[in-house]
Amino acid sequence: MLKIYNTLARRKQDFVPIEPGSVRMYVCGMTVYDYCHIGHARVMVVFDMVQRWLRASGFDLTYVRNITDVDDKIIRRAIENGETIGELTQRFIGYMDEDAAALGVQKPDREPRATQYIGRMLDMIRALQGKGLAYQAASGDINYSVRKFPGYGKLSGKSLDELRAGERVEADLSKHDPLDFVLWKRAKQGEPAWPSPWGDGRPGWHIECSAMSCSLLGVHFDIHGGGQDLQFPHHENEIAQSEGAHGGVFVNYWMHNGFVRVDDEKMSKSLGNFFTIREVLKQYDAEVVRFFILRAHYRSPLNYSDQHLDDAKAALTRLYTALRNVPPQATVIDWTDASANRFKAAMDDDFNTPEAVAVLFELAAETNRNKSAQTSGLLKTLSGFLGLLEQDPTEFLQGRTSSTAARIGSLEANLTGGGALSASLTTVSDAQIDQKITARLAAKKARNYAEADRIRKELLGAGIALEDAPGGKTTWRRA
RNA sequence: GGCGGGUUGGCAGAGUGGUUAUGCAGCGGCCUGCAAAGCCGUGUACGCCGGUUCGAUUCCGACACCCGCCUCCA
Repeated sequence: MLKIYNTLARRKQDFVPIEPGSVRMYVCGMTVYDYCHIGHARVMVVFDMVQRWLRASGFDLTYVRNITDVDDKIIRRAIENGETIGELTQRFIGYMDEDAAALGVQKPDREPRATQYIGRMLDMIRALQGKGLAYQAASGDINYSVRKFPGYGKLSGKSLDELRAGERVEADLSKHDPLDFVLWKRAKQGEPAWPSPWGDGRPGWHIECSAMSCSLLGVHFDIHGGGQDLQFPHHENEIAQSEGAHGGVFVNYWMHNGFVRVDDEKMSKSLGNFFTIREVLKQYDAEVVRFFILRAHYRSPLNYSDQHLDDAKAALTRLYTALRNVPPQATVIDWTDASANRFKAAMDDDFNTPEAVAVLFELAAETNRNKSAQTSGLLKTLSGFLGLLEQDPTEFLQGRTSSTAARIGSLEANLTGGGALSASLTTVSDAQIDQKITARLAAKKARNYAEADRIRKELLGAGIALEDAPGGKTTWRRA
């Protein structure tokens, strides 16, 4: 039985499969005006993992992850660049898709863009106005009246009065309540605008997600996810809008992933402590990044540093080494098998990927011991549910796919300077390595160990580690 | 100030009312010409103080410190 921690309920409770066979999940995606950073990578990877496990568990999932392609930042950035918002967002959607693909993130079933659902947003705003939950302010904006919605604050555990007490922003006097948020913004000169009953304008951010989710998943659905920072006010406002307009319970399970931190602070643009995905992929294999994200629980904070990535790489190398040494057999999972069962129990327990990963390491150790292609096959198949160990082991170990940068076509055009890895890749060619290995084997055969060790040391200096396998064969990997 | 989360061995990171998480690093051994990889063994870890209990890192309370949200943010 799959259990999911629900932010709204604040306790683990049994996941009662809603209308067996069908689960609808909506995740707040990116606002596309810049490159995605590691924080974005975490959302994509975490919900990709959730998506994979739900499907593997037999649910008929519809997974929607939206794209915000109109908002203040996009408009500002487009003006700075002297281009249309369409040109800007199209470009960064392309980059996002490349980053996601590199990280092994499968495409959601639907990726709606806000600008395609303006009509639906207007319908909702009209409905809210009809119920007295929205009003037109003196500024011309249409605002949501939070005091008129009884459940406001239930997701974030905040009360309107407490929020008001802590209000840090200058009050907009045209609002009935400082916490009222905008549903429809009156267009300013030169801004992109759509016609509406209240004049030309554009949607507020929150109404976008309410409109897209109900259009594609219905007015009530099962799982809504996103980063922790969206809990308030974004998700709170979505509840107010969707329940306000349609009644009933908007979403059954709210899932929020923890932040990526740098030096114990949230990674964010304002702090300037962010690393873009493509930056990191110059130095680390994308699967190392994915592994790094999945080895922590999705709700825990995740500290980012080179040291942690190095650690993740070493750990993943251990798994791949087992796979390389014992080629896996194609396996159909027997869920009564002790390891498979432990893996499943971990995943069913609110997606406890660290525990699931621990099972993988136990299987790797067992594979190393019993040399069984079946054990190895189980390791590979279970890893597949997490989107891990998807590469050829030798290719991974020899770093042929390490520079995921090579797979990102636009990368080199946008970033200058080669990473350490690509530098070493060009230093020693495979042919040169093979040549050295042959020379070393000859030296070994002649019992010229000094020369053999010299060659090994020389290669190690170039980042190539030699390993003498039993049977007189020598393999290599990038250290 | 309000609300929420956290504090686990050198580092990372799960978990549990009494029994090995797991990975990296370290130490000892096996293997190896020597290494590497692998295998075997190896660490009185659970912020502080009280309480409940036969027994608490694990439940309850207080305290300290850290982080997040309350403004756009994954």
